[in-house]
Amino acid sequence: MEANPTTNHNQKPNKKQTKGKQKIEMKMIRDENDRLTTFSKRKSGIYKKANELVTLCGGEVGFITFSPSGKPFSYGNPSIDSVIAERLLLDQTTKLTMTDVTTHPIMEVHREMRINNLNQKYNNLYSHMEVEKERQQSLQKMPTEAPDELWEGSIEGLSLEELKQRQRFLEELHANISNHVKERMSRSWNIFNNKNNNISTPAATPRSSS
Amino acid sequence: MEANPTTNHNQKPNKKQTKGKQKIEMKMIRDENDRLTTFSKRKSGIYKKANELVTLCGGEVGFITFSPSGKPFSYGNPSIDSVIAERLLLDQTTKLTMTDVTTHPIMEVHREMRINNLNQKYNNLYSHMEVEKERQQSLQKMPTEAPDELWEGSIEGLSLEELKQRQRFLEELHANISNHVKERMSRSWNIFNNKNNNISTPAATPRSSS
DNA sequence: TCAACTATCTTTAGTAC
DNA sequence: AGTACTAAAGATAGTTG
Repeated sequence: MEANPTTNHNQKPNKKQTKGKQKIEMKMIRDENDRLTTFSKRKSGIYKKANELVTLCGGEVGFITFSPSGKPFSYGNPSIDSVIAERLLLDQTTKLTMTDVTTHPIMEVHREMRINNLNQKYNNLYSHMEVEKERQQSLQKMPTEAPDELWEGSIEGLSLEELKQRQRFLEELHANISNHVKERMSRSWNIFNNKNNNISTPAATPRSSS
Repeated sequence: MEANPTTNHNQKPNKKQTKGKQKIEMKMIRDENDRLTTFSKRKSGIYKKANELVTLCGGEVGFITFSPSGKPFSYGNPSIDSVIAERLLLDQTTKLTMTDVTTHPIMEVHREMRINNLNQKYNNLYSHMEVEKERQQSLQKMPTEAPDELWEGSIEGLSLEELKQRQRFLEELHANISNHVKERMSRSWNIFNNKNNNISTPAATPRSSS
């Protein structure tokens, strides 16, 4: 329709109705109410994006989050349990009747996860936190020399090539931190394969809970 | 700022360099290459959003996805394991009739994590990465100009040596994290094997320690 | 293969109901 | 707590190194 608001011949063309989206500092939102609202909005946004990812690209996604107040939410496609069931509910997955899906790549991953999960099942509750503590300590061991200033580099005397290299490194580090689990899982998978590659069969059942 | 393209009195005002972002149908992307690219880009986008969610609102997030080709990726904050472990713990604690969840060790760890705010560190890292990017851009775009104005505050007194030192530290940190991951894996595997070697698996150690 | 660019699309902060 | 709106901020499709 030509009811274009800008065509409104009354003046007042620039009395903006709202401020629109404003930039916000990337830090904890103080106001509790605001924080909860933002959490809700952004959580929905992530759900949507996760869903789009699967729709566009296939694969599977699982997303879990605990709200600031500690409430758990999760989103999964095809379902949260399909994606993380192995890690959460080992017993249930072993009951699953596997037909020929075992040859599907994704099942290989799941098999690997199951193996990895076994130890988690036994290990998680009382050992896991120690490891996390250690991990923290290694992060804390971050130079007595103010970790937060660490990244304020200088370009003085650095060539463009060096800068690029450095950036690549930063991104690599970033990826490594973010995906450390992936790394661990891949390793498990390799070990698993090494232990079993003398067996020519595709190992239909992982005999996990024997 | 008179370099406004629309003000360019010569014609040729609209030779657009790119089409910009185009709308796409929300359905499986046929082209394999395209699909993989999109997956990668969007996965990164979700990581970023997940991280922002935690930073802004607190709480915790875990995100797992399997690429169209079946590769696993995950992002977690504070860590994917913490998020999942906590959920697992919730189940367990219910079953175990834990009197007070908040006194459970793992909760203390989580509390500690929040205090240490690893998350904030991550963000610092991330935003500094962006800063590096911008620096490069300013270098590339105006090599003869004085790009240092913006950053002069932190440039003062930093030598190339110090920079290299920082980088070494980063590499160390990176190695540290990797080690912890490996260590944890080995440990888990040992436990796993110990629990099962009386059943079927004789080859206990996965060549972890040497 | 992967990074960079940019025009355009999408999300969302702030606001009001 | 939930919906709706606007406009600025942010993400990204298509393209080029």
